[in-house]
Amino acid sequence: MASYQLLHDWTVTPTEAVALQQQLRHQIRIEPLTKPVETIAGCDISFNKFEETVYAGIVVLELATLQVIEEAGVISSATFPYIPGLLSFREIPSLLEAWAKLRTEPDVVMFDGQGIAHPRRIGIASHGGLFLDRPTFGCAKSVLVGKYDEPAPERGAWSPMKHYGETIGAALRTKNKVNPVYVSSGHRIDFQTAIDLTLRCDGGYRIPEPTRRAHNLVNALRRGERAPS
DNA sequence: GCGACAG
DNA sequence: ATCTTGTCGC
Repeated sequence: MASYQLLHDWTVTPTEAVALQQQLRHQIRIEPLTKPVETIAGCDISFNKFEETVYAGIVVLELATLQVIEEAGVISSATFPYIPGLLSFREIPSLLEAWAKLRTEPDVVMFDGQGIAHPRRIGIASHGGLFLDRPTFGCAKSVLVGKYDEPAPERGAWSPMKHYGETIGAALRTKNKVNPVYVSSGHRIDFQTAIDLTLRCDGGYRIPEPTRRAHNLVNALRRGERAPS
């Protein structure tokens, strides 16, 4: 079973959550990878509108071939609501349950959301990275904070996202003439590597394979088309 | 005070 | 995120 560090309790109020982020942000390290990447994981959650039951899942892929190595899913319940800026408090608890079921430990984890491209520089990918203590980054479908110039229309083109004068991530084109995805470092990884990994996870869709596969997994789980494995 | 606001 | 068919554009 894959392990992680429970740095704090998740049963907090929104105000306490913000205080925790202010405390945890100082532990985030943006640095080059220390080991080559062989496997990369994608994670996501799904749920029925107005219901507290959440379906969380993680899919591990071999980076070189993008073939699925392992999958883990769980049916849990979310207590924290969705509040912009506090997404990690709603999603990470159940994702950790799925993580604990993995027998392989992914080298890097891609999250469906922001890394440091967050008002307090600690989005779900950064927060998750601290718990998992391994390289993580965020690849979001929309912006939380920051501004950027539209990148060129070709796949691979990107432009920096700026917030209060600092570069917090990049608007990256993963496919020709489609809206960009927003990539930012989570923890223990640098900006350029996060972009490179995102492009290497190309399956022909705008959404990179790790996240796309995880999305498919949790939706199948929610529809009862698959078992929590 | 007003508007924005990951999933 | 989720609810949902057809439809505009390359």
